[in-house]
Amino acid sequence: MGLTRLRGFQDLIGPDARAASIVEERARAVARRYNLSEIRIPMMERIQLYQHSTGETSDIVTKQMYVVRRSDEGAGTDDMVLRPEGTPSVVRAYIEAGLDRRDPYQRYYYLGPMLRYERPQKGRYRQFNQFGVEIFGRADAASDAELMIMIDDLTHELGLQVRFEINSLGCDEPNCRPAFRAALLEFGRAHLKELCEDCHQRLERNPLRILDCKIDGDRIAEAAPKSLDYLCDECRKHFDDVKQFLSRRAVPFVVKPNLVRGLDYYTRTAFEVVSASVGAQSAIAAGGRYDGLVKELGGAAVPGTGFAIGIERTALALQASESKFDAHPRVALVGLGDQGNLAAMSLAHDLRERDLPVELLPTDRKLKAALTIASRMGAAFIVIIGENEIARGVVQLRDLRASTQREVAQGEVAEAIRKAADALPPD
RNA sequence: GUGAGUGUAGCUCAGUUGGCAGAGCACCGGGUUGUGGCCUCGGUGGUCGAGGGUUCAAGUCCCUUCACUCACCCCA
Repeated sequence: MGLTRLRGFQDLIGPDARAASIVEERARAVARRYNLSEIRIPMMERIQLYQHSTGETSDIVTKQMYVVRRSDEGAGTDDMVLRPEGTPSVVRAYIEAGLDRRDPYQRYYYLGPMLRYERPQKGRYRQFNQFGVEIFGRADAASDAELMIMIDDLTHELGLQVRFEINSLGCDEPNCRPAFRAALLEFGRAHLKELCEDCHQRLERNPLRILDCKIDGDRIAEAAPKSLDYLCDECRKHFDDVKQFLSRRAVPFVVKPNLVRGLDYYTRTAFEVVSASVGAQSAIAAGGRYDGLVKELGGAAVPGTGFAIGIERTALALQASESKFDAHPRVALVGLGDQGNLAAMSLAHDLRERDLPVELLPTDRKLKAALTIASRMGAAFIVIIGENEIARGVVQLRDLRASTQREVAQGEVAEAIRKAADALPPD
């Protein structure tokens, strides 16, 4: 085939699409229970938004952005970017609406596609969907913990086994994060020979990155200073409180001193949610606190905290699990002959008005073919209507699983299906 | 950006020292005039990823290239 999909982009079909939409539906339902309001943000933003928030030295900004340029323009500062993540847009929209000064306490969720240019692998795609939550105007540990408890609720509902990895990066005022940064810089300079090329470049601008050094990241991270050792009293209390909230709700977490996150804006709490069943890209969700971000982007000094869930990764975990999310029993409907077809179309409409999922089967083939299709698509019932039935005002209602069949008056079909469906064993 | 693996029917794959491109599943139809699954008989379906080379002869050997998958990295 000449016209194929772009590398790293995917078509979700059948069970794959279903798994993704189950995750999305459940996430929205949980968001409703947490009284979050939806925010819909643009697909494109100015490139500077990400440079100022995600970070000039982050992988996302340095090599993963899809930069869009109108065909009659040259390169320039007006370049636009297909959004690689949601948080910068939400913060920008929040400031642009004046909410940071007018009504700073806000709670949002968003859902939609993000684009990053990366080498594809299991659970990593160039276009993927994120469900994200951002809370503004809350500096307390409870708001951080509530986010994680929300994710815990969602993963429980989906029947997934996950583990939370948490850390605290400290704050900028008074100075536990800067002190940690300085210590890392000093450590990096002392061990320059053991660091890779990239780290040499990054060390001065963002020392946090040496913890992910390519040469021997684990060993370096082990020997390097830990952010937890530099926390000020308030940050330590904050982190202890977060842990206490999680423990009280029995959220399974472990403290990971090496967890730093790849984005620049995080302060204090940082976390990832890890699943064992989605391959090497095991983080299905991640987030943390970003108390300096609103101000950094030109708004008031408002604290914030949030997370994003990867829809496709979570869907992978869902499909690897035993969880079942079958829809209610579906109904197939087939008419025989011209009069039967006319009657079937009307009857299908009646049933659909009563909220039954109905599929009208092809009428240009034999009844046998209709039965085959009905059982293959997993329909619980098939309704057959032909000349004989029309003459007597009835239909044939066949239970495809039990292989039983009976005549039902045309006006009572919906009722009969509902009753029979209730009697079915759950899937 | 780096590394490894895989490309043959819609899917999963077999294909011997180079010698007529196959199987299972799926799909369509008959056996059954208006009744599915099981059985049975038949049928549709191929640029062997692409291009070049060696050879009487290439799915098979050589070169080039593309795609996919997984992993590193990074992240959701």
